[in-house]
Amino acid sequence: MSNVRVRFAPSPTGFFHIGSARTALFNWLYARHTGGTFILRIEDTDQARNSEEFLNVIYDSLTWLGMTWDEGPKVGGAFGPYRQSERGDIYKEYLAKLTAAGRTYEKDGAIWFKLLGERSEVFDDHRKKIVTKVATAPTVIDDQIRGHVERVEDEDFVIFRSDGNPVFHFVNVVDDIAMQITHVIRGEDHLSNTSKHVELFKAFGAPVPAFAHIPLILKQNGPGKMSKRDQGALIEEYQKRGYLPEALVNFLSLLGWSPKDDREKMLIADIVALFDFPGINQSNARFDDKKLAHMNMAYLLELPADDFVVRALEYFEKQASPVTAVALAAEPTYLREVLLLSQPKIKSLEELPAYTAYFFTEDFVVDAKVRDKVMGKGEPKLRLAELTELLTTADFSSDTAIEEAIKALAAAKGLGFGDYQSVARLAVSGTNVGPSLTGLFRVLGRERVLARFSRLAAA
RNA sequence: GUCCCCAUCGUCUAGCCCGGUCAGGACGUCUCCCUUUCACGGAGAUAACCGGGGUUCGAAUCCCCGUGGGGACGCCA
Repeated sequence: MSNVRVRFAPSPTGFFHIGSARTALFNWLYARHTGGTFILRIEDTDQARNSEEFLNVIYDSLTWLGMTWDEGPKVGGAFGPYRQSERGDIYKEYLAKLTAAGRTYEKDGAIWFKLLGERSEVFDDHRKKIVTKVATAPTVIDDQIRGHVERVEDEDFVIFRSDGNPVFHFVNVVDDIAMQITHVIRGEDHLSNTSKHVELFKAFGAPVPAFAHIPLILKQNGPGKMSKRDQGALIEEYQKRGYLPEALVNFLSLLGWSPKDDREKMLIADIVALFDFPGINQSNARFDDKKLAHMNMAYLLELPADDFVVRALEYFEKQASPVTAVALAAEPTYLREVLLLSQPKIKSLEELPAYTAYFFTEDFVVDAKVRDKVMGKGEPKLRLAELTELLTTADFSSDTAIEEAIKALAAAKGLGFGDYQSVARLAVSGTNVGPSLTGLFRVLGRERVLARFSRLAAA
């Protein structure tokens, strides 16, 4: 195990979104790549905005995405507690150090961090008030991704609110010191905060960790970074929609990072092996749900049969809709056959309930447009009659057996397979799309097929 | 407004650090092929170095200025 220690430090004040997941992922990847330690720390100092429910969303999402933490809530560790709401004594202790060093003062009931330098009053016309500026030298940030960045930190700032609670900048730095964090990997939106943090590290006489400010994820439509309210922003949404976590992780890893060759679909082990700071971009990335959907499909198609069935079943159970309930009530081996027949055809598990509905009920929807089109062309009823006669005795044991039989029939009549397909498909499924016709027959079974044939013939 | 970061196809990106390739891949879109519908797959097409200066024999690549995009300016995190 290396001495690299990174942390993901979310605050449970909202749902867990794509940007947070990506930050967590880059931290996790770096920890796994270096053989370091991945720490989960909950920044819940703003009691008004926190909730237990949001906390569970964080745990569930991280677990679902496969990002296990080595230290943190639930698993413990030598540097706990890992929830800031439980670290009050530590913060008081660190505050005493700063005060002893003469770096704090009280104003308006709050405790401020005092910068070193000459003071002067200036009117800030953006904020419309007089502020005290401190003549300081620029703070230097050596960023692993941005390089050398300088920013002037020239105003004292609050570290303890008048209600007695410490603020983000303070607890963030104190915990990074106390938890011996070596690399701070976070969104670029924190780059401007970093000068505050560096000044605090220096005031504590603590070593400054390496910083890596990663590019932001921008919303796909409209300006600005992606936020909780944006379409497709929430991790739990993908979980609900049956996306494969490994596909989402793979997609996310490519947002702002590249293995530098043309690989895109990669095993997580390969991503871990290749991931490092030089591969991280400096520019923001726009979220693209089409590419994510494509990635998801690629993973879905490659899933071994047993895995696919398990995931599909999980999805059906989670949906708990009338359609999925009926499917789940079906005979297990039949259900399995239906799912496997559909696997190569669908792009997402979301499509599955609608795609397979007619397997589980005789009362399936018939697409009127398709019906009119199919029944209005050629002699569909005659074809259906011929097929009925054939299938009454045909061998249903395999797709190829059925296929051979239909092809022989078609050949005898001087027709093609296609002449039988559209009407047969309409009869058994009410639509013009679906799995292979022969697979459909085999799984549905002779009785159902013939019953559905006669229903259409009588209509 | 001030400060900070960034800038290659519509999107994600490779190339940039260490100047010299028809600027490569993927998603999307379109065409064709495969085919038993719909997909998958295969072949192809489409499409980019933000602008202007400079350095240089030569700039996507180095420098400067513009412009554009993003972020931060809370007793939120």
